[in-house]
Amino acid sequence: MADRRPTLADVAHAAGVATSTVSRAFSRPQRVNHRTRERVLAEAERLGYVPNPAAQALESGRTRTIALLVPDITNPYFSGVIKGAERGAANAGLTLVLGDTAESSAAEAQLVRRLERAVDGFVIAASRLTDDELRTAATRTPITLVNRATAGMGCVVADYDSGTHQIVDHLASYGHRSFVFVGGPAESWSGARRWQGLQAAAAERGMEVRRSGPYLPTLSGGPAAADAVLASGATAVVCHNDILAIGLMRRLAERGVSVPGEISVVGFDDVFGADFCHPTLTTLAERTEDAGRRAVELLVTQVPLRQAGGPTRVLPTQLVVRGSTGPVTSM
Amino acid sequence: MADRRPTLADVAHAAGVATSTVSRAFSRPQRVNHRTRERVLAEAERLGYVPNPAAQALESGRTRTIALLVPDITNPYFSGVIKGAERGAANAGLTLVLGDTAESSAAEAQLVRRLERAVDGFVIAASRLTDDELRTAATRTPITLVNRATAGMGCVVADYDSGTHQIVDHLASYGHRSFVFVGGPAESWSGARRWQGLQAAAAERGMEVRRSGPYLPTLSGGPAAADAVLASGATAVVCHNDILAIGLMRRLAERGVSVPGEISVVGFDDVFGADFCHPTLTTLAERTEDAGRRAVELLVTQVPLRQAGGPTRVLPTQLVVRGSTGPVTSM
DNA sequence: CAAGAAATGGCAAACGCTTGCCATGTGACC
DNA sequence: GGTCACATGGCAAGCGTTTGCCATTTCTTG
Repeated sequence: MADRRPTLADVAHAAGVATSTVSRAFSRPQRVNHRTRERVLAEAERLGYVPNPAAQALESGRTRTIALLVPDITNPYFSGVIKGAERGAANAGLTLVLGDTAESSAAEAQLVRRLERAVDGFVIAASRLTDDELRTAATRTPITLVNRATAGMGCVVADYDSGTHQIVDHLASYGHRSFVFVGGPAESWSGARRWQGLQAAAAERGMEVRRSGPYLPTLSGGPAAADAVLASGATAVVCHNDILAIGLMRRLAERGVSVPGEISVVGFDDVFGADFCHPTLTTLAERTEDAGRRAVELLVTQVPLRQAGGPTRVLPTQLVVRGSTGPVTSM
Repeated sequence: MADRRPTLADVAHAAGVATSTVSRAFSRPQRVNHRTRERVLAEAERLGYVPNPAAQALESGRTRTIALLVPDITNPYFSGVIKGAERGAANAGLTLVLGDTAESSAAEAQLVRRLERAVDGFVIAASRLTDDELRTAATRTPITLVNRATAGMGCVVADYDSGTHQIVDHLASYGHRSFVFVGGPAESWSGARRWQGLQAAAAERGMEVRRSGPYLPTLSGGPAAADAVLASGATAVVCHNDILAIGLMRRLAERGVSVPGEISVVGFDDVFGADFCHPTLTTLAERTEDAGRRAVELLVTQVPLRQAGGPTRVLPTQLVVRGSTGPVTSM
């Protein structure tokens, strides 16, 4: 068997040419005679030659690898981003390294340091780093961001302006005149954007909106949020994300409050589960898979050019109306 | 700023030693004088030296990277495996490359080929390859398997023997005398193990069990399965996995069949969502995160030794009883 | 105090590939 | 026929490490 893997030199020897010719046969097709190239490729195929990525990376400085950093791999919101990034990387012939930053900015910074020599660029989702930290890191290795806009860097964000309008319009159509925003973590960039959008949309509609929280963006954050909402007498709530919304609905059910009969509930993300919780959840869907893919594409365009900064891509959002919202009951 | 990254030679120069000494200061601490080592490390720190992984890999043949291959990144069952593997890799100071095989054996084989030069080993979850293909691949690069046992290779599997007994005991305790197994894909190794276990446990209990399917292991597989179950007149069903179970319950609800009133439903996996679907789902939980972590640990022990084969680790499972199961109603 | 062992550090050769530069061969053009 | 440009392929110098081997120094030991 292959006691030793064939190298460039083996192929060169077999084809009767120099290693440089073999190398160029692969990387610069037009730099070598058509017939020579054929021969080299045939030999390479016959020997089962596969280039050694480490050696390629050493000389060229390119690893053909990019890293994706997410705060929590198991959060279904990021599953889509991961899948999209994986797809995008595969399409571009790149290998994807996955890093979990455990929702910690320290872990995130450490991971960036540890990987920056090993990868050609980063896609960072929901980064916890400051704008300055990000920009500093970006001077060493290209970075694009998902769900976080930082001037001068490539970013892919969801269109919350439009999305929050959709939510507000939907609630208004059911006769709601006010609602409560159940907030997530204070540091969350997307949380801030959502709240801004909701305020603006509500203002346009002349609706009243209050904010509650912050709460944990998890199922366990639900009970506290639910109780606060009940105390407020709201007819509708918009939650920081679906998980929180589901936790909240569960608590409301325990307390005998009907959804959407007495309170309408809207979430964000359209995560796995939003269509089979009870009641099914009206939520603003983001194309997370697209976001991951686009972020990789954006990164790829940056890498060769080493251009400073990058454009921001805004991805559409869609309101998915399900069972958790309904008309106001004037009791 | 750092117009050029510091190399071993820079550190060696600054510390007044040879590059070999710097290298050893890092990799073979006892091979170098304590005081010299201190000095070297201090200089390295001061210069912000980070070793170039490509160069390390080139000479040593070790990339300090492992790959995790899963059939579908977005499947919540694998989220736990991914997280565990990521944790395990981080603990071992390894970088984790993630690959999605798109539930295709061809894609899986291709990914293995593409990555085998770039990683020190593979963890493959729910592999679609044949035993022979796996063993062949394992001769070139160490491999451990999750949820798939293949003789001569390191494997981490869930204890379905015990788990299926728990399920059957639970159903029996509610008075069920028979149940239907709603099967998933025919090629699924874990599906086969589950079915075997259920049959054995049912036989011990003197319970009758039939098999239905195969069905798609997705929400959309649920309706067909539900209708078949209804036609069978079963009082209890055990589904190939939670997603299928949830899809099935949804269909039952549409058809006005009460769960667990008329039919009890049990799933496998305890995926995200099993505790907030309606009714909440009784299911056999696997420690998927542990599985991922253990698989990496197993791989790590194999890598340096290059030992052929490896042990099989069996992880416990726990029945999580929720709302979808209940006593038989003798109508 | 001599002789051998251990500790320590340096030299230089890989590792497998890319790439700048040069040599040769070929055809085009005047 | 001579000059030039261009196409093609080879040479060899790295890229930043690791590591086998040797030289030197220091420590033991009898």
